[in-house]
Amino acid sequence: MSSTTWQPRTGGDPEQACPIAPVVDLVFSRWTTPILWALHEYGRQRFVELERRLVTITPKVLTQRLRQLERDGLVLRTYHAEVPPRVEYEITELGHSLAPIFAHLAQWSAGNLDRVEQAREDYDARQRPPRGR
Amino acid sequence: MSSTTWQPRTGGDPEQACPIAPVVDLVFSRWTTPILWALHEYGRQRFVELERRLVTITPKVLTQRLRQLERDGLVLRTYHAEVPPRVEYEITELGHSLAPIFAHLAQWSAGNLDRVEQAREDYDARQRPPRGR
DNA sequence: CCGTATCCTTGATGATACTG
DNA sequence: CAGTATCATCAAGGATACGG
Repeated sequence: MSSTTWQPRTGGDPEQACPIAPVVDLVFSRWTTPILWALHEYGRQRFVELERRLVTITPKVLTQRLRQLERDGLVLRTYHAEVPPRVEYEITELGHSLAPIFAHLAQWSAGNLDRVEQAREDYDARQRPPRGR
Repeated sequence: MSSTTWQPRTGGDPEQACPIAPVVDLVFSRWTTPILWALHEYGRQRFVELERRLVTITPKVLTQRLRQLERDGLVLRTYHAEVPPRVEYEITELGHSLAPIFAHLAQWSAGNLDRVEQAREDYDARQRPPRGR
Protein backbone atom coordinates (compact mmCIF):
# COMPACT_ATOMS: atom_id res chain seq x y z
CA MET A 1 0.00 0.00 0.00
CA SER A 2 2.58 2.52 -1.08
CA SER A 3 5.83 3.01 0.76
CA THR A 4 5.00 6.45 2.04
CA THR A 5 6.88 6.15 5.27
CA TRP A 6 7.25 9.83 5.83
CA GLN A 7 10.00 10.79 8.20
CA PRO A 8 10.12 14.18 9.85
CA ARG A 9 13.16 16.31 9.14
CA THR A 10 14.22 16.26 12.77
CA GLY A 11 13.99 12.52 12.86
CA GLY A 12 17.67 11.87 13.24
CA ASP A 13 18.17 14.21 16.11
CA PRO A 14 16.28 13.53 19.34
CA GLU A 15 16.13 17.16 20.35
CA GLN A 16 18.34 20.02 19.38
CA ALA A 17 16.57 21.90 22.12
CA CYS A 18 14.34 23.81 19.74
CA PRO A 19 10.87 23.45 21.17
CA ILE A 20 9.05 24.48 18.03
CA ALA A 21 10.81 22.08 15.69
CA PRO A 22 7.88 19.63 15.71
CA VAL A 23 5.27 22.18 14.79
CA VAL A 24 7.49 23.61 12.10
CA ASP A 25 7.77 20.17 10.54
CA LEU A 26 4.05 19.81 10.81
CA VAL A 27 2.92 23.07 9.32
CA PHE A 28 5.76 24.48 7.29
CA SER A 29 6.89 21.53 5.29
CA ARG A 30 6.91 22.00 1.58
CA TRP A 31 3.44 22.69 0.09
CA THR A 32 1.61 22.32 3.35
CA THR A 33 1.29 26.03 3.95
CA PRO A 34 -0.21 26.83 0.53
CA ILE A 35 -2.57 23.87 0.85
CA LEU A 36 -3.79 24.88 4.27
CA TRP A 37 -4.11 28.44 3.10
CA ALA A 38 -6.17 27.47 0.07
CA LEU A 39 -8.48 25.35 2.18
CA HIS A 40 -8.83 28.06 4.75
CA GLU A 41 -9.38 30.76 2.19
CA TYR A 42 -11.75 29.05 -0.20
CA GLY A 43 -13.33 26.44 2.05
CA ARG A 44 -14.16 22.87 1.22
CA GLN A 45 -13.12 21.90 -2.26
CA ARG A 46 -12.34 18.99 -4.52
CA PHE A 47 -9.02 17.54 -5.51
CA VAL A 48 -8.94 19.19 -8.93
CA GLU A 49 -9.78 22.58 -7.53
CA LEU A 50 -6.82 22.41 -5.22
CA GLU A 51 -4.68 21.13 -8.03
CA ARG A 52 -5.62 24.11 -10.16
CA ARG A 53 -4.97 26.61 -7.42
CA LEU A 54 -1.53 25.25 -6.56
CA VAL A 55 -0.53 25.69 -10.15
CA THR A 56 2.77 23.85 -10.22
CA ILE A 57 1.99 20.93 -7.94
CA THR A 58 1.72 17.43 -9.36
CA PRO A 59 -1.11 15.07 -8.40
CA LYS A 60 1.34 12.71 -6.77
CA VAL A 61 2.73 15.29 -4.43
CA LEU A 62 -0.66 16.81 -3.76
CA THR A 63 -1.92 13.41 -2.69
CA GLN A 64 1.09 12.84 -0.47
CA ARG A 65 0.70 16.13 1.31
CA LEU A 66 -3.06 15.78 1.70
CA ARG A 67 -2.64 12.32 3.21
CA GLN A 68 -0.08 13.65 5.61
CA LEU A 69 -2.31 16.53 6.63
CA GLU A 70 -5.24 14.18 7.00
CA ARG A 71 -3.20 11.86 9.21
CA ASP A 72 -2.08 14.79 11.33
CA GLY A 73 -5.70 15.78 11.83
CA LEU A 74 -5.42 19.13 10.09
CA VAL A 75 -7.49 18.23 7.04
CA LEU A 76 -10.62 16.15 6.60
CA ARG A 77 -11.14 14.04 3.50
CA THR A 78 -14.62 13.03 2.44
CA TYR A 79 -15.15 10.43 -0.23
CA HIS A 80 -18.42 10.36 -2.13
CA ALA A 81 -18.96 7.07 -3.95
CA GLU A 82 -20.53 8.47 -7.09
CA VAL A 83 -19.68 8.23 -10.74
CA PRO A 84 -17.54 10.01 -11.37
CA PRO A 85 -16.17 9.87 -7.83
CA ARG A 86 -16.14 13.05 -5.82
CA VAL A 87 -13.69 13.75 -3.03
CA GLU A 88 -13.76 16.84 -0.92
CA TYR A 89 -11.17 18.28 1.38
CA GLU A 90 -11.73 20.71 4.15
CA ILE A 91 -9.83 22.07 7.07
CA THR A 92 -10.57 20.59 10.48
CA GLU A 93 -11.15 22.51 13.66
CA LEU A 94 -7.61 21.64 14.68
CA GLY A 95 -6.29 22.97 11.40
CA HIS A 96 -8.40 26.05 11.82
CA SER A 97 -6.74 26.75 15.15
CA LEU A 98 -3.62 27.64 13.19
CA ALA A 99 -5.35 30.59 11.58
CA PRO A 100 -4.17 33.16 14.15
CA ILE A 101 -0.59 32.10 13.56
CA PHE A 102 -1.00 32.47 9.84
CA ALA A 103 -2.52 35.89 10.38
CA HIS A 104 0.39 36.76 12.63
CA LEU A 105 2.84 35.74 9.93
CA ALA A 106 0.97 37.71 7.29
CA GLN A 107 1.09 40.72 9.54
CA TRP A 108 4.81 40.37 10.14
CA SER A 109 5.28 40.04 6.40
CA ALA A 110 3.41 43.22 5.70
CA GLY A 111 5.46 45.15 8.20
CA ASN A 112 8.92 43.70 7.73
CA LEU A 113 9.39 42.04 4.37
CA ASP A 114 10.60 45.26 2.84
CA ARG A 115 13.20 45.54 5.59
CA VAL A 116 14.41 42.11 4.59
CA GLU A 117 14.60 43.20 1.00
CA GLN A 118 16.54 46.27 2.02
CA ALA A 119 18.95 44.18 4.08
CA ARG A 120 19.59 41.98 1.08
CA GLU A 121 20.35 44.91 -1.15
CA ASP A 122 22.70 46.37 1.42
CA TYR A 123 24.45 43.05 1.88
CA ASP A 124 24.83 42.51 -1.84
CA ALA A 125 26.05 46.05 -2.34
CA ARG A 126 28.71 45.48 0.30
CA GLN A 127 29.87 42.17 -1.12
CA ARG A 128 29.41 42.51 -4.85
CA PRO A 129 31.48 45.41 -6.12
CA PRO A 130 35.14 44.32 -6.15
CA ARG A 131 35.50 48.00 -6.96
CA GLY A 132 36.35 49.39 -3.55
CA ARG A 133 35.70 53.09 -3.00
CA MET B 1 33.68 33.28 -4.08
CA SER B 2 31.53 30.18 -3.72
CA SER B 3 28.49 29.53 -5.85
CA THR B 4 25.97 29.88 -3.09
CA THR B 5 23.15 31.14 -5.24
CA TRP B 6 20.39 30.23 -2.89
CA GLN B 7 17.00 30.04 -4.49
CA PRO B 8 13.82 30.17 -2.45
CA ARG B 9 11.54 27.17 -2.66
CA THR B 10 8.81 29.20 -4.29
CA GLY B 11 11.18 30.50 -6.89
CA GLY B 12 9.61 28.79 -9.85
CA ASP B 13 6.12 29.95 -9.18
CA PRO B 14 5.40 33.67 -9.23
CA GLU B 15 2.58 33.46 -6.75
CA GLN B 16 0.39 30.58 -5.82
CA ALA B 17 -1.67 33.11 -3.98
CA CYS B 18 -0.30 32.18 -0.61
CA PRO B 19 0.65 35.47 1.01
CA ILE B 20 2.85 33.98 3.68
CA ALA B 21 4.98 31.88 1.36
CA PRO B 22 7.85 34.40 1.41
CA VAL B 23 8.11 34.60 5.17
CA VAL B 24 7.88 30.83 5.45
CA ASP B 25 10.84 30.52 3.14
CA LEU B 26 12.65 33.10 5.16
CA VAL B 27 12.12 31.75 8.64
CA PHE B 28 11.22 28.12 8.36
CA SER B 29 13.75 26.78 5.95
CA ARG B 30 15.81 23.90 7.19
CA TRP B 31 17.98 24.76 10.23
CA THR B 32 16.99 28.41 10.33
CA THR B 33 14.50 27.95 13.12
CA PRO B 34 16.89 26.12 15.46
CA ILE B 35 19.61 28.66 14.71
CA LEU B 36 17.40 31.64 15.40
CA TRP B 37 16.12 29.94 18.52
CA ALA B 38 19.60 29.25 19.82
CA LEU B 39 20.67 32.84 19.21
CA HIS B 40 17.54 34.17 20.82
CA GLU B 41 17.78 31.82 23.78
CA TYR B 42 21.48 32.02 24.59
CA GLY B 43 22.39 35.39 23.15
CA ARG B 44 25.48 36.32 21.21
CA GLN B 45 27.80 33.41 20.66
CA ARG B 46 30.63 32.09 18.57
CA PHE B 47 30.59 29.77 15.64
CA VAL B 48 31.71 26.71 17.62
CA GLU B 49 29.15 27.29 20.32
CA LEU B 50 26.38 27.24 17.76
CA GLU B 51 27.93 24.23 16.15
CA ARG B 52 27.89 22.35 19.44
CA ARG B 53 24.32 23.26 20.22
CA LEU B 54 22.99 22.18 16.84
CA VAL B 55 24.50 18.79 17.38
CA THR B 56 24.12 17.25 13.96
CA ILE B 57 24.85 20.25 11.75
CA THR B 58 28.04 20.39 9.71
CA PRO B 59 30.20 23.53 9.55
CA LYS B 60 29.48 23.89 5.86
CA VAL B 61 25.73 23.98 6.30
CA LEU B 62 25.95 26.13 9.40
CA THR B 63 27.96 28.67 7.43
CA GLN B 64 25.48 28.61 4.57
CA ARG B 65 22.50 29.21 6.83
CA LEU B 66 24.25 31.90 8.85
CA ARG B 67 25.21 33.74 5.69
CA GLN B 68 21.66 33.58 4.46
CA LEU B 69 20.31 34.86 7.75
CA GLU B 70 22.89 37.61 7.77
CA ARG B 71 21.94 38.65 4.26
CA ASP B 72 18.29 38.68 5.20
CA GLY B 73 19.07 40.98 8.10
CA LEU B 74 17.99 38.56 10.81
CA VAL B 75 21.46 37.87 12.17
CA LEU B 76 24.49 40.06 12.72
CA ARG B 77 28.00 38.71 12.24
CA THR B 78 30.92 40.35 13.95
CA TYR B 79 34.47 39.46 13.03
CA HIS B 80 37.27 40.09 15.49
CA ALA B 81 40.69 40.02 13.85
CA GLU B 82 42.58 38.28 16.60
CA VAL B 83 44.62 35.12 16.76
CA PRO B 84 42.90 32.82 16.85
CA PRO B 85 40.10 34.63 15.06
CA ARG B 86 36.86 35.17 16.89
CA VAL B 87 33.51 35.54 15.20
CA GLU B 88 30.33 36.24 17.03
CA TYR B 89 26.77 35.93 15.89
CA GLU B 90 23.78 37.61 17.38
CA ILE B 91 20.21 38.20 16.49
CA THR B 92 19.29 41.58 15.06
CA GLU B 93 16.38 43.71 16.07
CA LEU B 94 14.58 42.55 12.95
CA GLY B 95 15.23 38.96 13.88
CA HIS B 96 14.08 39.67 17.38
CA SER B 97 10.76 40.90 16.04
CA LEU B 98 9.97 37.29 15.20
CA ALA B 99 10.00 36.32 18.86
CA PRO B 100 6.24 36.73 19.38
CA ILE B 101 5.58 34.42 16.47
CA PHE B 102 7.91 31.81 17.91
CA ALA B 103 6.17 32.15 21.25
CA HIS B 104 2.85 31.80 19.50
CA LEU B 105 4.02 28.60 17.85
CA ALA B 106 5.37 27.22 21.12
CA GLN B 107 2.04 27.94 22.72
CA TRP B 108 0.13 26.20 19.94
CA SER B 109 2.46 23.25 20.31
CA ALA B 110 1.86 22.96 24.01
CA GLY B 111 -1.87 23.00 23.51
CA ASN B 112 -2.33 20.94 20.37
CA LEU B 113 0.59 18.66 19.66
CA ASP B 114 -1.01 15.85 21.61
CA ARG B 115 -4.14 16.22 19.52
CA VAL B 116 -1.98 15.73 16.45
CA GLU B 117 -0.46 12.65 18.00
CA GLN B 118 -3.91 11.33 18.78
CA ALA B 119 -5.07 12.00 15.22
CA ARG B 120 -2.12 10.02 13.92
CA GLU B 121 -2.88 7.06 16.12
CA ASP B 122 -6.52 7.11 15.09
CA TYR B 123 -5.60 7.33 11.43
CA ASP B 124 -3.10 4.51 11.67
CA ALA B 125 -5.54 2.38 13.62
CA ARG B 126 -8.11 2.90 10.89
CA GLN B 127 -5.75 2.06 8.05
CA ARG B 128 -3.43 -0.55 9.46
CA PRO B 129 -5.42 -3.55 10.62
CA PRO B 130 -6.77 -5.34 7.53
CA ARG B 131 -8.61 -7.27 10.20
CA GLY B 132 -11.93 -5.46 10.31
CA ARG B 133 -13.95 -5.96 13.48
C1' DC C 1 -12.56 12.44 -11.49
C1' DC C 2 -9.12 10.90 -8.32
C1' DG C 3 -5.72 9.15 -7.79
C1' DT C 4 -1.41 5.26 -8.11
C1' DA C 5 2.88 3.19 -10.15
C1' DT C 6 7.44 4.00 -12.20
C1' DC C 7 11.26 6.05 -13.55
C1' DC C 8 14.38 9.81 -13.29
C1' DT C 9 16.51 14.24 -12.09
C1' DT C 10 18.35 17.38 -8.95
C1' DG C 11 19.58 19.95 -5.24
C1' DA C 12 20.39 19.76 -0.43
C1' DT C 13 23.17 17.40 2.83
C1' DG C 14 27.06 14.61 4.82
C1' DA C 15 31.95 13.33 4.87
C1' DT C 16 36.44 14.54 4.48
C1' DA C 17 40.40 17.23 3.92
C1' DC C 18 42.60 21.43 3.97
C1' DT C 19 43.74 26.86 4.76
C1' DG C 20 44.30 31.85 7.03
C1' DC D 1 39.09 29.06 15.56
C1' DA D 2 36.35 29.73 11.56
C1' DG D 3 35.60 28.54 7.91
C1' DT D 4 36.18 26.75 2.40
C1' DA D 5 36.68 23.21 -1.29
C1' DT D 6 35.53 18.95 -3.19
C1' DC D 7 33.32 14.75 -3.73
C1' DA D 8 29.74 11.36 -2.73
C1' DT D 9 25.04 10.35 -1.37
C1' DC D 10 20.28 10.23 -1.27
C1' DA D 11 15.66 11.10 -0.87
C1' DA D 12 12.08 14.60 -2.24
C1' DG D 13 10.15 16.12 -6.06
C1' DG D 14 8.90 16.15 -11.13
C1' DA D 15 7.43 13.76 -15.55
C1' DT D 16 4.83 10.44 -17.49
C1' DA D 17 1.57 6.83 -18.09
C1' DC D 18 -1.99 4.18 -16.55
C1' DG D 19 -6.25 2.33 -13.51
C1' DG D 20 -10.86 2.15 -10.75
